Amino acid sequence: MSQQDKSTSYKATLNLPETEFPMRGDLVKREPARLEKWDSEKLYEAIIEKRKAAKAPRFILHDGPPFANGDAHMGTALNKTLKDLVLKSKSMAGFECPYIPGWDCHGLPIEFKVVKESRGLEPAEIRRRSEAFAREFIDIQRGSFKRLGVFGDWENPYLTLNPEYEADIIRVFATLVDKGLVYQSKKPVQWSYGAQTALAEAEVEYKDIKDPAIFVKFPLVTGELAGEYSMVIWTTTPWTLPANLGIAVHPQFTYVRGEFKNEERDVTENFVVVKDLIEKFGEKTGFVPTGELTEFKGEILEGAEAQHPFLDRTSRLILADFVTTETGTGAVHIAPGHGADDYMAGRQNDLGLLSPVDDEGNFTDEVGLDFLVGKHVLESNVPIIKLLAKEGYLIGKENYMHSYPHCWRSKTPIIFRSVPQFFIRIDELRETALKEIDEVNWLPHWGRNRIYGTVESRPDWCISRQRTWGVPLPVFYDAKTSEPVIDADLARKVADLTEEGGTNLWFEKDDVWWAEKLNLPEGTTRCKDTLDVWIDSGSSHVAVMDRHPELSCPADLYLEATDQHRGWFQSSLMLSVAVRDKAPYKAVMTHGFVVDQDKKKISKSDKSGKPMEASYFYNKYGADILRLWVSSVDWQNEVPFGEDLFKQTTEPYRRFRNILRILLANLNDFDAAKDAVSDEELTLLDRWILERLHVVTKECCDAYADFEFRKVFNVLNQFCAVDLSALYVDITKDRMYCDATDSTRRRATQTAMHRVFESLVKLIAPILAYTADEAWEFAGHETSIHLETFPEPDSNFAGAEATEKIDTLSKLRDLAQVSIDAAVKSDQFKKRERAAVTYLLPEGSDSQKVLEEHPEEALEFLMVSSFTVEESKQEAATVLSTEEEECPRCRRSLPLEESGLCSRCDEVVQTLDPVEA
RNA sequence: GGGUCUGUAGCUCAGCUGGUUAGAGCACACGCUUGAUAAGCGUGGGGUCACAGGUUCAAAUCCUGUCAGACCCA
Repeated sequence: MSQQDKSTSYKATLNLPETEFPMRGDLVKREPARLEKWDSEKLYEAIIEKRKAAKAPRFILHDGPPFANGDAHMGTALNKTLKDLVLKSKSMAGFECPYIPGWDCHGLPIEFKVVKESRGLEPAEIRRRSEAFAREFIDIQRGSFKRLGVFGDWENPYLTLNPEYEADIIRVFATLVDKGLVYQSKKPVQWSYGAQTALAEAEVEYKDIKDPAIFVKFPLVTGELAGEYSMVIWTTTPWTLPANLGIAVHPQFTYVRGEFKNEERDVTENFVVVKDLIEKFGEKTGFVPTGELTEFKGEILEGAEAQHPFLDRTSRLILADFVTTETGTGAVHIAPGHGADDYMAGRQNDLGLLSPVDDEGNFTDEVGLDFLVGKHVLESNVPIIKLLAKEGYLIGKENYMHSYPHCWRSKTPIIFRSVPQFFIRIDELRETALKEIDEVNWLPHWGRNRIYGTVESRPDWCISRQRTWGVPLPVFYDAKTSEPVIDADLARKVADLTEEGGTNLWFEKDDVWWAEKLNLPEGTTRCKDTLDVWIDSGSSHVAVMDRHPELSCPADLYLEATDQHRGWFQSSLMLSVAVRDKAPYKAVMTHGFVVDQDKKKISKSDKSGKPMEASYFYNKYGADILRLWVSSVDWQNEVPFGEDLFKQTTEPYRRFRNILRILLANLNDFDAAKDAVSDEELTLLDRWILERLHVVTKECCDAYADFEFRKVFNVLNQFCAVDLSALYVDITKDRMYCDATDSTRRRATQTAMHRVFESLVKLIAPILAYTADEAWEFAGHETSIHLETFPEPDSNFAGAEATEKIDTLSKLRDLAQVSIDAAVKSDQFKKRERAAVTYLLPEGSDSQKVLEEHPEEALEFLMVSSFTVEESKQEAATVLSTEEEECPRCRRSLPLEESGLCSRCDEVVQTLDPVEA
């Protein structure tokens, strides 16, 4: 009989690991089946019920609604998975965690797509199609989120298009009105005179066109330089000059004043111009300095008045940071009614606002020049330039090529024109909002500064949109005066009327119907605007948290991407402060955006073909891989993503799966109730792994509590890779396979392994939602792992006595390893089990002590044939090939008995049934 | 241009309040293992801790600036 044959014949006498738990996850196939099981068992409801029965404290994570537009991409998946990691871990930490997912359904992107498909639709039809569009994507996204293993009340999500939700939005608006926070004012919008509508950014196309750019003189009439110098402005829209109310300069730029002469025209003037542009100014206007120029900072000009070139009023000098030295003169013409920057600057400096233009783009009476009234603004450039030239205010003129916004529909150039808009007064809310910000726990902590800064500086909130797919702005216009009727009671009546049928009523019924319903005078008209969608989602604390029986306000946590500091976190805060004088959340956590592998942002237009849909990844790798990926990345910053990076998580997944598998396989014949040994009977190695488990359990529970999933991942990965796979499981193979089935030593290890398995599978369950549940089932449990709670760290193993000894043994193992490798390289023997080690150790060292006190465990741990200890000053190890034969049963090279087996194997075999042997 | 952040091996991450030769896993290379086998074990190469100054006996760690990237704003 050859060595090989002998060995094979003893195989039947071994306790080899055995399990049905498959080595390969086959997640793509298996996960959907488990999902169906969860669904049919109503697992989410069961978990909630179980926690309720245990009188568990509640933890409310309020879902920020994703936009119901497009499939779930990796960014959405990251967000939803993080929420689920929070909820699953909180649930296992013993909290009741209701999760009511929601969707944001209104808004321009949907309306835009619907309108693009077929133009010229009635508002009611646009809304019907928009709703259908939103619902289609809600279903798609819901499928994705469920597939990712996210638990929640998926059958009853909140939708901002639900009639009750819409009615609550209107009621929130009514509350704002009650508090006197809503007012109407004018604000410039991008206006298409061709389509006679305001346009959103997405409806604007940019085209290169040529415009007349002119330099215009504004003589200073007050301030230090009054009567002597003139400001010179530059503009590409001469038609906005009638609305000029100010001139902006940069406070920090250096300006010069002095005499300039145009040789050709033989004209001399005293100008103020920014220093950096003197040369260009000369090239374009012919005006060059004649002598010394005096320099000064822009800030000293503040408050001076300049004469308007053709109207009987002055224009005030203001300071603004948006002034640049790229083109022009460093002095910017400000027409608050005709531009966004101008508007802001005008408001900050109380310049007032003029917008003497009607829907068709023609000047109104307000323009102040008779010959322009009724004339189209774009046909007014030339007459205005002529007027300026005639009066001597035109300093220069050029043709200027630039890219200018056009209406995507009518293809006409856009004009900035002020139309009445509705606003919320932020000043009334600001103080409370800022105070509340400091009551909230911001994670990471710098989130506090971000939102504080935006709330501190934000202007009044423009809440009206000239759109169709949204909640109507419940305001009427007086029959006689056409003044807006902003009335809380009327708004509440609108809410009541739409509570059941939804706000389509607003668009389907006419003014007469509404006037009758609300007892308004004949001729009253209703506002055609819709509310800003941030009002929609910002009202969720009322429409969802106050309404839903499972929820209450404030929430324990809001968890969204960082862009929401200016978005949902803020809109929710402002509306909550308005409604209840309190923040709607106790804590706010943010994550970064998913970026590509080079940390560049992923643009939607970039069709590099790299897949970004969550479905691509869970359909190719499985949801658990995606979940594991989420747990492994530093999501508080940008999250780099690419398929190669994603694939990397496959490896740790396999390790987790294999560790669960080998533990299951080794526990195959173990019944904890019958076979478990007492703590006293555990061997050093078993005590060590339980001490490690104690540390790991504590670290994981703490990390979960702090939402540090990455730490959980690292701790568990390390535990599995190093402590379990490389050491514990590897070293205990011998006793597990070769010791008598019921030996104390083997049962001791199974006792430890059983505890390790139960704890490990629970600790990983929030992350590997499917795999942990699968392993749990294979361990013989009838109900889902997700009903369980985290393990308590076992205080009997809180110490580190075993750990210290095993650490010493590990160092000895490493010490011998070098020599063993050298011996293997030089062909002295082929595997470490053939090594006879001689340790040279200082008398009384920890190393020497541990080898002396635990000779058998040390030999087992070192996985060598034998070791001896000699005294020496420095620690060292030498290695020879052992003299011993290999035991054909356990393949260790130990002294053999007459039977040809080592003593342990000899004993085991003799106790076996001869037939078996 | 402004605000808030980030920058450690090819990749994903550890490195606590400044203190010995900066650590894991993946990937790569080479061995062992056919009794965890589409698995397991071991060994090895690889980092001027973005860059440049400064504080200090001592800095990846604190300060300043530069560069690059992200979000928000302009």
